[in-house]
Amino acid sequence: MTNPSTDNTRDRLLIQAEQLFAQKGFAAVSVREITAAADSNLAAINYHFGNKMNLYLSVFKERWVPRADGVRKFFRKYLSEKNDPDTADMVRAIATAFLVGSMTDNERQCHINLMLRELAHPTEAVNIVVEEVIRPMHIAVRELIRPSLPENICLEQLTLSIFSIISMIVYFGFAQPVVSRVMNQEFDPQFKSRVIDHIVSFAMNGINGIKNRTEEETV
Amino acid sequence: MTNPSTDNTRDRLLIQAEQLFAQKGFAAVSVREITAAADSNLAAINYHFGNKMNLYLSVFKERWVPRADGVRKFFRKYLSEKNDPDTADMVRAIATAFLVGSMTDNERQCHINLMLRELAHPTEAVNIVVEEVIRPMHIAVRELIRPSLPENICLEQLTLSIFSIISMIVYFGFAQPVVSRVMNQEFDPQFKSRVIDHIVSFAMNGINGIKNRTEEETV
DNA sequence: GTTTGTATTAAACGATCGTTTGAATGTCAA
DNA sequence: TTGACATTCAAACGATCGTTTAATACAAAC
Repeated sequence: MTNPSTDNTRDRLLIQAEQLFAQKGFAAVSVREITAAADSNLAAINYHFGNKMNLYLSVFKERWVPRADGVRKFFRKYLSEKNDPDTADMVRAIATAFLVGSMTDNERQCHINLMLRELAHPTEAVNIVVEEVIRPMHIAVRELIRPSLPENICLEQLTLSIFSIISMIVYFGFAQPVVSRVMNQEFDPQFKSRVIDHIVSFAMNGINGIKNRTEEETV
Repeated sequence: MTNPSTDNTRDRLLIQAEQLFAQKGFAAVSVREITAAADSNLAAINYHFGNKMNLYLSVFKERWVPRADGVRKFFRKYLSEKNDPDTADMVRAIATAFLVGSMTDNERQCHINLMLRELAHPTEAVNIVVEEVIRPMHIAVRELIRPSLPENICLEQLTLSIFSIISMIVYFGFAQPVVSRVMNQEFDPQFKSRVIDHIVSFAMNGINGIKNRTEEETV
């Protein structure tokens, strides 16, 4: 049996593999490096996962997707605590769920790096990323925001706005070292909170700007 | 002599290395793959660049930075053709320079991938990326936009806004396949033009939103 | 024609890669 | 205690890695 909750070696391999793959990329990490970090034998990966690529895919299936689910749960819980949440509440919920709640800084770095690496050089795992997380999230957010906008709102404009919001959140999560370096400002909790305020404000003004744009204008 | 304009092998190596490093990352590309793509001998990299890592750094120095300079030149030319350009003109200039002008789609993909790989897993090249391109560009854009804003504008808010604009532009350049896939929309020139319109509109509303925020509010 | 220096080539180097093997463990039911 | 099964282990496999070497090709200078 390979019950993940009891099989320590398998779990340790997944955990260490995720860290290393996220930091260095698939090719730059050796089986020996992973098994050493997981305090296991060299042959452990081939025994538990068949081969290195299958371990990589398992990282997405068993670590990446569940963490994305964690972000979604945090988002829903955050929203459920508001009475009649408006669009600003939703944007803040997304940004907070991703940049503060449900993940440590290290986990967030892992999560984003794995995703961006897949987008830059897709493997089989990109289908998991897009179909199991990105697309469902887009649809969910879009349908949450839509009721608060005019009925004849341009769907394309709305979807592009959601992409823009995501882009800001991902960028500020991903490029923290560069932001810190350019702004000469530590990424401490106070600053992070101001960044979230900025994202919410910036995005809200952006979304409000499309309120008056309708389908027929964009043809 | 190693005059780049006459030494064909050296140039071919740089060109092919950039493509491959951008696509797969440093570790995933072998010197045999690069030299084969450049129609040169296996030992050519070590002869012209010393070793593989030095070739990687040379790609940034001799290909990446010059292309970033090309974007800046396009940006300045675009602005110089406007009389008394406003902030919207500037945002459109940046977005157009990066997403349309001065680069082919392939070159843009290369450019962004190399940069994001460095941010995700920095090597010596990250200093080139940040100090020679990102920081100067931030300062230049900030000082161009500032005159059109209130004098007591919060500098942090303005810088965060610039990061947000950059994040949108980079994201739409980087994640084109995902955007296409999720929106079921080809990334043809018409759509690209609508994306730029969206970025300009979204960003302008975002920037205007900070106009009334001043230094003392953020303490 | 000879010399000098640059550029290219084929071949080989030791090191490390992912994977396989077969024996040695540990575990639990019969 | 025995047998069956899951897991771990050390050792080795062939393949590929980045790099080095020494011989060669080729041009311009004398």
